[in-house]
Amino acid sequence: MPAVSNATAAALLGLLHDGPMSGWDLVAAAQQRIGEFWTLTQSQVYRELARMAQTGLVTVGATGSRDRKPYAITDLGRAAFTEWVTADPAHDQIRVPLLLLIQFSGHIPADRLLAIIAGERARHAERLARYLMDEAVLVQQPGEARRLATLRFGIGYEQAVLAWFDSLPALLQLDIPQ
Amino acid sequence: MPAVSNATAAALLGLLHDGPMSGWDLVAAAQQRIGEFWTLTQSQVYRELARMAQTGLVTVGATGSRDRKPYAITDLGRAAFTEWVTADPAHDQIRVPLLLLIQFSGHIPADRLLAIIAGERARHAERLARYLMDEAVLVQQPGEARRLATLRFGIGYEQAVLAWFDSLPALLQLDIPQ
DNA sequence: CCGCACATGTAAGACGTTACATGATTGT
DNA sequence: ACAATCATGTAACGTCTTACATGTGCGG
Repeated sequence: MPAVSNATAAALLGLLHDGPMSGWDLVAAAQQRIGEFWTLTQSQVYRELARMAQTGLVTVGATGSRDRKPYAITDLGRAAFTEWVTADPAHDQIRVPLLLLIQFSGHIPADRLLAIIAGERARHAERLARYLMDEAVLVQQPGEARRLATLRFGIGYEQAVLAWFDSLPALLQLDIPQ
Repeated sequence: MPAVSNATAAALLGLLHDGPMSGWDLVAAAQQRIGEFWTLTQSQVYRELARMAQTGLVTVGATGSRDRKPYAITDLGRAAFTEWVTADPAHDQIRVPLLLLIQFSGHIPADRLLAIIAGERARHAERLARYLMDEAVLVQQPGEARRLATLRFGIGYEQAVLAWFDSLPALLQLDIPQ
């Protein structure tokens, strides 16, 4: 049985459970449902769709207007999805360039380092604020528990990161200006 | 001036600030200093070293025993490193397959989902425990502030993740067995 | 003297991103 | 008519991973 080769393909199959969609639709749906924490580009989508059509995980319907090609998940696709989803999830992948920077901060002027840290902190604070606003909207909507769960993950992450940022100057014995 | 093309190359240059090392040494040093949060494989190391030797960021010394080739950072390399380190860091890259899974949890049997969640939670708890042990050792060593800072990031992250895990069953309205 | 750790590298492929090319249809 | 959006895809490239190939020298 052909297996789902990667998380991206699996995500597409997951979305297709809701009904046939074109590649374009899938990009939009992914952006809406998982875009906040899982990027997925057009190129990838069309590549994975072509691959999955070849291995029989999806079928292509009749071309509609504007060359629109609806893809539908097959029983094989559902089985492959179930298999992927049932297996142990892959390891988390977390790369924070700032950690690399800090590791070598001995070779960076202190003021520049502070500026970078401040900039990064601001970006995270901004993201947290956005998440919290999204959350306020989501909690009032029924049937959005799953999106709320992922959003809460993001919120927890950003809060942890911000707390870490605040502990940084003391840890690295940097003088906070003013 | 040739620039550092990616974070991996920059990391190698950072390590080479401490003195000439062979590719093998660099793999080991990276594992030791940044391995916890930034993977770096042999293939990458040799590729980047060859590239950087070509662009003059490092020089190859005389081949020693066992074909050992010491690489040393050049002034050009130091300049390129400074440039990289001074620029705004790239975006964080975070991919948590479990979030994808939860998004599509409607197509997963509840008991299986619970088992996966429990398994992931255990993995994170284990990692946190390991970090905390490492921390206990590190805080007593002088001059390890930078590694401690990155370790604290990991600790904060794992704690946030664990808290999130504990909030999950209620959020998804899963019945906790027993 | 033999096995293991040291040490270098190539090959192949999956994955991801950015940019480009092409055309259809809808709305104004 | 014309611009914006819909819709499909290709091309090119960079990164990362896994596996493989090859040989050296130290320690028991």
